[in-house]
Amino acid sequence: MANSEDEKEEDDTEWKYSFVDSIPLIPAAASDPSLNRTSGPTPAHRVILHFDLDCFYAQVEMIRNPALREVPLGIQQKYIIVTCNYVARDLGVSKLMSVTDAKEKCPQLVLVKGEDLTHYREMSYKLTELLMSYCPLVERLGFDENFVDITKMVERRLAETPESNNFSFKGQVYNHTSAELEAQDHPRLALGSHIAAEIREDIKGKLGLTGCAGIATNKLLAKLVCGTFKPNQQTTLLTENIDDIMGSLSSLRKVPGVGYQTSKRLQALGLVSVKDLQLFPLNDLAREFGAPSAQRLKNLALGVDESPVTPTGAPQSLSDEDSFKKISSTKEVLEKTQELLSNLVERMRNDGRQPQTFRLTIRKYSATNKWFNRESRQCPIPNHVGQKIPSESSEYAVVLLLPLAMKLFHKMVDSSAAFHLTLLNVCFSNLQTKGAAVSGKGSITSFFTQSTSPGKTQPICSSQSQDASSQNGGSHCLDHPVSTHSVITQPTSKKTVTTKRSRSSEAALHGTKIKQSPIVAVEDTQRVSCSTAMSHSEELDVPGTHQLPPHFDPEVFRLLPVEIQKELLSPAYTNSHPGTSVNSSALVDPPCTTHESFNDSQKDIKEALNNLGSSDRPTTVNHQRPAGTVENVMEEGRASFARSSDCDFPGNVDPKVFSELPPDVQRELMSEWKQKKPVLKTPSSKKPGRSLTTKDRKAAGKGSQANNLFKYFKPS
DNA sequence: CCGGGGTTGT
DNA sequence: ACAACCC
Repeated sequence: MANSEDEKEEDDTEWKYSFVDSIPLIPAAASDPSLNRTSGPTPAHRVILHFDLDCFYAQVEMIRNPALREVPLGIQQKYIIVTCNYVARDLGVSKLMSVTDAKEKCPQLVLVKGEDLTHYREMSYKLTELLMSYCPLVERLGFDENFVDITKMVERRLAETPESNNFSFKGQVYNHTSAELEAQDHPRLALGSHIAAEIREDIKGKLGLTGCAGIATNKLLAKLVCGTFKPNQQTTLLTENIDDIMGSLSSLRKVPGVGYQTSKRLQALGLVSVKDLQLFPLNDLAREFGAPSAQRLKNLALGVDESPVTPTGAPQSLSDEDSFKKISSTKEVLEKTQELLSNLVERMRNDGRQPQTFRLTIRKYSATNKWFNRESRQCPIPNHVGQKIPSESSEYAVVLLLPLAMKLFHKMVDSSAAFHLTLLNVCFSNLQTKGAAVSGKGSITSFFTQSTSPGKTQPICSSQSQDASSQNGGSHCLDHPVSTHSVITQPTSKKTVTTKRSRSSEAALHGTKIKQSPIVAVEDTQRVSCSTAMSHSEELDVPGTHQLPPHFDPEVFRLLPVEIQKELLSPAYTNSHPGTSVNSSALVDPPCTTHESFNDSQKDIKEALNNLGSSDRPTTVNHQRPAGTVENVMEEGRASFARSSDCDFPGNVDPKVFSELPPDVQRELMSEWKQKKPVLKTPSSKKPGRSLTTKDRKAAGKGSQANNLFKYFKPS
């Protein structure tokens, strides 16, 4: 009953999808571009560019190693050739080919592992940045495609241009062999083709990359026409040829936006070609897909796409994953998760923002339907954990996140029974920019701001440019690229901090992954009794588990990295408390070695272990309140102060454990919790301000995110 | 078909 | 939390 009539919801926003159906009936009729609704909020005639790099990963590898240019090169991820250079293509190799098939076709094929996306990601953002130097309206699609809305640029050039121009097209024009005459009739697209050519040259000159461009009046068309002349060329689509290009598609599946599922559903309706869909009654379509989707699908078939080029900005999430034949023990899960987390936390630290949400995704083996059985669980990241991620002690954040991950894991897998995983993924989302919008200087120097209180913000680079994309300012739409990007330097290379574990990219490249952080292999001890196992452990002077605090599950303990084990066995834990100060003077994050970072927050280790233990072995923990529940995961560390007033601590903290902590640690914890208290939302409370919808995000936030974006543009 | 990513919509 | 889409 709520609304049988959609459409109404929240309007009063300027552009409306609901108008797309009233766009000029048939593309063919649009030969007069000026007949577009004049009063509409969207420009009558947009000029949209779509850039698509040639065999992107292969190009990056060929830049890194020019010798690869002359050989057939395939980029391998696991058992798949995800892309290959054109030498290889001439020899019969294609995308999505299995390695065995490819080697069969082309025995000389040279393979480079491409599972580590670091270099591709960096190059990808350099490209986006270069495009943004022309115009802020850049939308990424994957790592190697970008849309750019150059309407304003075109209009300005048109106005500046001395009227009698010898218009011509650069590059190809779809379905035209000689483009001379059309240019006068399509001055905007013609100018667009020149701009596209300039940009492609710039891309080649500055980044060494070749690619294709499509020039058209909307994103759909620009993308489609982009691929018509393949390597390193560009194509313009004139409005009178929209029908042609749509009709040329071999199936509905080729229409961007029509995926596997949708094409199957359409097929069930008897629709296989684009023309079928164009002619299919909208009402019938709406019965299957609902009115909005039906209209969208029909428009796509007609080549109509009013969706705006939405500036992408900094990513909404960062994730790291690995797939494998089989993981079937908790220990392997722990190790793999830690490896993934190490990488992800490192990337997160470079980003500078602070994730509020953590998600673990798994894929369980399944003979039938091997693909697409992923499950995920997510939870908020406790504030004190999240704060460590962008800080010097990010390494340590891994340790704190690990128990969280394991909790989520146990929500999906009953580890007391056999299991078989083929994929693990860790993901940070809900990324929050911590405002270093502080006082005087808004410049990069604010990056060096110290955080002076425990719960405080991490430094961030802020610059000024706010609106950038808004209507009128125009100053951001440059006819010629400003090379600001070449001036931008990577802020993260700031101060001292020698990175402990350099992320060896070449190692990853050659497939020899470095174990990031030592999870000790206490391997063969797994099923052996504890004392036996520990007794022959040389460097670890590990006593029997009987010396562990009672809250720790010995089995869990054995799975932990050696550093953590050591910490747990240090006097501060095993003895009564020497009263060491934890982070005591709360001044700044002390520059610390890895080991010191472990030292400085033993409380967290304790908590972490407690959590881990509670999920793995409920019987060994003495939580007053049940600790393994969903709610508990969700509320971790920021949660429900069980009752009112001062003497409470979060429900997930075992009072007993707390009482064992050194007094000053207790004090610090209490003050930390108190600080968080006002910020808390009770689990059941309605948030006063609802969480941001994606539309909200588009409307707002982009400006500040743009500031953040440049972190992805590393100096070469 | 399934690699290592991303986004949006329900 | 998942499903769909994109690369």
